[in-house]
Amino acid sequence: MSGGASAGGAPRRPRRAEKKAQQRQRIMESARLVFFRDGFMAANLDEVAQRAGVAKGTLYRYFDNKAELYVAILAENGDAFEHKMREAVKSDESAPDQLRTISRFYLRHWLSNREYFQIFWALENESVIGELPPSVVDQVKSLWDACLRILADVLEGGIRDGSFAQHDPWEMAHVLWTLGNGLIQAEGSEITRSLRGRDIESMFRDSVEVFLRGLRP
Amino acid sequence: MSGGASAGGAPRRPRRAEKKAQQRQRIMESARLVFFRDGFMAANLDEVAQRAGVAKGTLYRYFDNKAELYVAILAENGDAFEHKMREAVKSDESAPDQLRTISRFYLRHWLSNREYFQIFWALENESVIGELPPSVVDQVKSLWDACLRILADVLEGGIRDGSFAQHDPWEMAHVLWTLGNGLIQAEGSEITRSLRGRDIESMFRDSVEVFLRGLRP
Amino acid sequence: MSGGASAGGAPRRPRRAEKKAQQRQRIMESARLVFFRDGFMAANLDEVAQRAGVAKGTLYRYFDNKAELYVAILAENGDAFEHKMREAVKSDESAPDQLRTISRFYLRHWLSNREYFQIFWALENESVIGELPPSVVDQVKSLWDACLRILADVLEGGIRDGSFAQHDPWEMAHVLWTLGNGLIQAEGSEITRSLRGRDIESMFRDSVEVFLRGLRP
Amino acid sequence: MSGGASAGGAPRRPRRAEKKAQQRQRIMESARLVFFRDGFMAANLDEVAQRAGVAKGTLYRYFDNKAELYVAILAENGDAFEHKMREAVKSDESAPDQLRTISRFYLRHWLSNREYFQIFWALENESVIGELPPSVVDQVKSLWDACLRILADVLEGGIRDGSFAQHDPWEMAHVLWTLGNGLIQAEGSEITRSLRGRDIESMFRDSVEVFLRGLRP
DNA sequence: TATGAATGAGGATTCATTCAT
DNA sequence: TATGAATGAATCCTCATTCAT
Repeated sequence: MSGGASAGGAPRRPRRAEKKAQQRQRIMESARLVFFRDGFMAANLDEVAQRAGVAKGTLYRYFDNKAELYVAILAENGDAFEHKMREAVKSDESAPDQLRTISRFYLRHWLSNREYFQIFWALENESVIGELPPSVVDQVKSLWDACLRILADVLEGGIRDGSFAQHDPWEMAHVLWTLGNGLIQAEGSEITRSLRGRDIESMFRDSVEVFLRGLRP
Repeated sequence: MSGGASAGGAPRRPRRAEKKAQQRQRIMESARLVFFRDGFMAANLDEVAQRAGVAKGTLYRYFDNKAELYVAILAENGDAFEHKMREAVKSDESAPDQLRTISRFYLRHWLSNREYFQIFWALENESVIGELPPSVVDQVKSLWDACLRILADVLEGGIRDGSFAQHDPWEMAHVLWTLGNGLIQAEGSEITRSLRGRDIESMFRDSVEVFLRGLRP
Repeated sequence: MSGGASAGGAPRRPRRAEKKAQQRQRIMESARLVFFRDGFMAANLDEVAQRAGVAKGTLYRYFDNKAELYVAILAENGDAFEHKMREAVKSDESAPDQLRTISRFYLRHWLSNREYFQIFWALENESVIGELPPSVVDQVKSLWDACLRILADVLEGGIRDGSFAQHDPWEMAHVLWTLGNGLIQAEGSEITRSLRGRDIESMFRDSVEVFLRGLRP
Repeated sequence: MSGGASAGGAPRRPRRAEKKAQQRQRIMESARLVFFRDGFMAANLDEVAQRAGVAKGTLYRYFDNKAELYVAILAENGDAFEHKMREAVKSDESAPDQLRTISRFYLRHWLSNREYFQIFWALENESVIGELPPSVVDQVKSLWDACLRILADVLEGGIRDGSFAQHDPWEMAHVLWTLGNGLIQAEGSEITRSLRGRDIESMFRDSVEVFLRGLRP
């Protein structure tokens, strides 16, 4: 029995560790749904457990407390996002085209991972959602910083090679970031979406173009 | 009854109704502080009552429930704001200058009434703060719409008189509005403020100028 | 109506404050029963509330948390006890008689307030019952100290007037105190009571007499 | 069975049973630490398992449940103690000296095995620590009884040979036992230790001497 | 036999809302 | 009309115990 037999075939059953990772993933998926639908404060861990098909206590085998679970979600989304965003910058493009590429990536990424973007609002809404645990804040802060740095680098390059007029790259990075985030944030709410009545893709494109024109030397 | 009618020209003591209005105002002020500091969910009516110097039960004489109190605050702030914003638009200015004026007004108003501005984020954050009662939503929606209409009107005027290139005014109004709100929203959070490290006034000015350049024909 | 009528008669109904004090007392009585029967850790506030005939939340109008409720019980008992113990010392008696009087008081007081004496064990059992909140510790500590001081004063007086041999009064106070507490503590447990098989009153008397003989010059 | 009988004189590798006993011992040592530090109720089997370096489930191979584990510890400590205490009594000494010897043994034993002594308080504290399982109670009860019997025998001998006045030996055994336990119990708590401010060794000696004087005919 | 993931009852605490006075 | 005591559902978290592997 032991040793032979299964040689060559697919591993029969997931190992203990794999199973545990899957379980963790199941919990995070339920949690993401609930947290992003109800907000951190109003989210109910009972529902998270139920949706994940585990007992309440099981949550605590994977996450120390509500906040840690929230952090884990933010972190996972954030890491993936930062990584892809960095890849989206192709160094052989002109600075304006790099910004266009980034904005397209940003929008596309958002379209396929809508909930993920809550991460960027969590920071700004500290006063709305109430006190956030420090670990959450640190988590999001570093992602936020990383993304801005990418933008600022592109802008600085564009200023150096004459694509853009003299501006403070870090400041302009914030402006761009604020605009992009804001547009998407509004899209996430049924209410503002209906008020706006335009499709997000063209709005995104148009506003970037206006902004790029405004940056020209 | 007691104390004998409104004899002669003696200054009438504050009427019952006036006193009631004052009380209501006191409650709203406490509530604004608490709601905007802690968020709708985390806000504690005990503290609101205590700060207003009334009993908890008294709150319910003036407002049906927590949500209605929140609505009342949003409504009050919103009405005042919309009114002032409309006044800020002087018809004898050029369209770009009108936008500059509005943006200055907007910033100035925010600087002296910081908390009031939570109103504009309430809508976009519905998914973060959890289910908001419909009355709240309606309230904010109409304010939001009114402000956008002001901007759109100015933009439309600018397009007609050749100050701006051909753009969808309503769309551009949203872009401007999103940008302004976003910048201020980020300023409201210690976290993003520290990440940004620029002062809000120059950022506001610079970004409006870039945007106006981008709109030129 | 106002002013007249009820003059001379008993006050019709307990005032608000009185009622509140009664309620507080009701809660403390239930709590005492439950705490002293089950111990701090195992005591269940649900049962406390139920026995007091109030809702769970009501407990928290009167006491900040479980520990504070426990403190309140200890404190109440302790204050009454210290006061009475101090009164039991009659200055016109000889030192040995004063000690006899105190010991009689101590025993008598215990016979009619059995549960109260948990207070003296709470301190020594910190390692058995687990971490106690600091407020509890302070509370009990000061009572403990006060009682010992009474004993030490009597002992010191006896040493000065030649009733007792030269001993460290504070040390001997501790010995007496330890003995008395220990005897009663053992009486409180069905298990040790049955092992002992003697009646507490004579044991108390006998051991005090042995001790007094031992202290003679 | 496997590995071929007990061939020749080769040192036998530790048997299965020995290994099991070692494991059991490891668990009990961790448990002692945790139980005596945190109390029965607050003790956490997770920590016990971790400190013992075994899985939580393994605890249940060796002990039916939390209470049984506690009993095992008490029993082990108790047996060892009773045995040594009995040995401490040398029959060629006078009764007072025997008591002095026992008290010295008792104190010395405590100084080197502090935690072990929790066993003597477990009984008296039943009302503080909550309901103890019957098995625990029986365990401690028999030890308690055995120790008292040793003391009572010595006292009875002293009365017979005229060293002590006529007293009920069983009663006086309880008094001595109570005093000794009480002094040590108080020493075990940082709180009472600081209140007392005397060193345990001299207190122990002094109080035994006072007591012995008091017992003289 | 050992493991450790999973369980789920249980417990402390909060707070919007009600209602007798 | 105002008060504030009372309510109790709701929620986070703990931990002894079980059991599939």
